[in-house]
Amino acid sequence: MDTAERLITSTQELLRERGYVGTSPKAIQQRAGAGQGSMYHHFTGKPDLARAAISRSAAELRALADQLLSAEGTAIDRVEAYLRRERDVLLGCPIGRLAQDPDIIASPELRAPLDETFAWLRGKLAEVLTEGELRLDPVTTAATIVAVLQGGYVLARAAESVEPFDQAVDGVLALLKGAA
Amino acid sequence: MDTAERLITSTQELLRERGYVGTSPKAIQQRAGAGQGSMYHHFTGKPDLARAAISRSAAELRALADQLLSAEGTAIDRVEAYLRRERDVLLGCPIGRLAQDPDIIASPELRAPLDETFAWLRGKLAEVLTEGELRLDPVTTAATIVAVLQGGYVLARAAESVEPFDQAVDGVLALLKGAA
DNA sequence: GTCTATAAGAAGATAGAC
DNA sequence: GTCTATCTTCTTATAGAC
Repeated sequence: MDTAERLITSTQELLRERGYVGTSPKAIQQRAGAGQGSMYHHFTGKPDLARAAISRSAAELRALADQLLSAEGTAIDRVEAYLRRERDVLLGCPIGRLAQDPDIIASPELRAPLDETFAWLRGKLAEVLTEGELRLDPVTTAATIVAVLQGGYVLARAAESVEPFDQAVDGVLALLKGAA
Repeated sequence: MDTAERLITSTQELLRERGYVGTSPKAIQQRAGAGQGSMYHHFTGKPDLARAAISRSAAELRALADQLLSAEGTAIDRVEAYLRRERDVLLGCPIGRLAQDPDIIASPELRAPLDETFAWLRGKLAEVLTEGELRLDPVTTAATIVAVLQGGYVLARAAESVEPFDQAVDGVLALLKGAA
């Protein structure tokens, strides 16, 4: 892996662990094993590097979701597979956690990948639900499902335990199966 | 309002707007119209002031929720009143947004109010659901409801629009009413 | 109680040598 | 491409006068 690549993956990790405001260029350089000159040669500055890292994380999240939601099985099966997929719950969502960052939200360039990722995910889930022919509005139900995941991360971090995340997922799945 | 009080409310505002990592003592002093000496006279430092501000915000959130969830009406009515209460959605939840802050989660003192608030809220909702005698597990359903709110905030901020929050709330209410 | 002075260290770069 | 030096501003206080 070359230096630019190591800088991007280090930034992805740090953004997830500490957010944008909490991540310094110095910390990125140290984790990537790169010097200052190196970082400023490949990227114009912290926002530029963050943009690359966030786009990368967004693409990864999308690929994973697409794989599970486009698989074989009933609509509910696929939604359940997505909700129950393995995650580092206590670390938080690499994309969702950035929505709390004031500097991310203030920058159209940095916020765009978040907006696009969640819009795509809600659309994809709405599609799956429509195929399932459930007696539910696909658009609002899709928003609910994504919100349960994002809120589950929040509750888990507050409790320093995966339990509330798992409970929230169990709860929404019971509701969905009841409506099926 | 005296100086200590103004320091606390200014810190509450800044924690909600910029999080703990993104809030400096200087910014707090300026918003409160207090000097450095004044702040360090009333509080030992930033963590001490944050503790006071977070406890205050937690108590306020609890009082508001308790009022709506303990009101007259069916279980679903009360849950709906709580979900649809007026909120500054785009600002985020004063408590939930702190769950993403690495320094908050790393400090048992600062994380405790978050943990206690969400534990209390889930318990209160589970109580309401139990009274409603719905065919749903009260504990997991309560976790789902709180998660929808917290996730709704995340989606709204990512989209810079209240729409996904409202959709997530509509979706979970439709599911709850379907199960009633 | 509040004010001003001082300070060590981090943040976020830029400049120029190699 | 990478390294070291330099720079300004911010952070998070402490010290002591008023």
